[in-house]
Amino acid sequence: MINAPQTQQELLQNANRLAGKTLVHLAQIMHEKPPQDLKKQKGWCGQFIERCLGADGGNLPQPDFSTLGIELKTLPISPHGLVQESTYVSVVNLKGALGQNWRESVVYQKLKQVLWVPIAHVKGQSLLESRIATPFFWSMDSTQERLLRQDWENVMDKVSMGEIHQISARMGEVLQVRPKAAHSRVITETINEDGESSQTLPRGFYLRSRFTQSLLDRALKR
DNA sequence: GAATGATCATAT
DNA sequence: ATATGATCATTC
Repeated sequence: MINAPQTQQELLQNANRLAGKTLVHLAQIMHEKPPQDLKKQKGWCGQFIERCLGADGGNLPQPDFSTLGIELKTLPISPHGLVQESTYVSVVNLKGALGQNWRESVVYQKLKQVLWVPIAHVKGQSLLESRIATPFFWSMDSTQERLLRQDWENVMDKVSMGEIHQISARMGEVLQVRPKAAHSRVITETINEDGESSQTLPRGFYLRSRFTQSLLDRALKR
């Protein structure tokens, strides 16, 4: 369960073995002690599942299973199968936006193939009591790609024009942009309307939950 | 309640 | 600071 999978099939088999288990149970199997305050360790669950499945991407801007080109994403759901949160994809490149190509973008590279691991959390219960639901593999179809690409290009057009202040989370049918930083005083370099270097809050691309919901619904039907 | 903007932990 | 993993919490 810890060695990096060599094939997609192997990864899917490993992932399916997680289904039905609670996070505490899994942690026991992995000989890991879960953190005390899961409210603060927001990313623990995702990184824990990465360890369970042998992801090797590290925190580099590339898919978690680099040789397979497959990204791993946990998906918080309610016991009824309702997606509870948006899904972080990658940071927005705020410099040198000009000439960036959709298919070469980190967003496309990471979303091209995703292993979704839904995790059912009962409201009021500890996150550790959450149960891994049935993982599912997704590769974007042409319709989904059109939507994602449109949203991505609209954002990158604004970035390349230096109009970052015009970007808000209200933009985007399926892919939105929101702050991505430790706090609101963090700054990163960008290019303003006059082509000069300036500073702004780092942003990230996020999938709207209604989009990931549609992926989950389709996976359950099949 | 959902959505947007803010934030927390960790590694490099 | 930049990237990963995300969810929190205030606003609407």
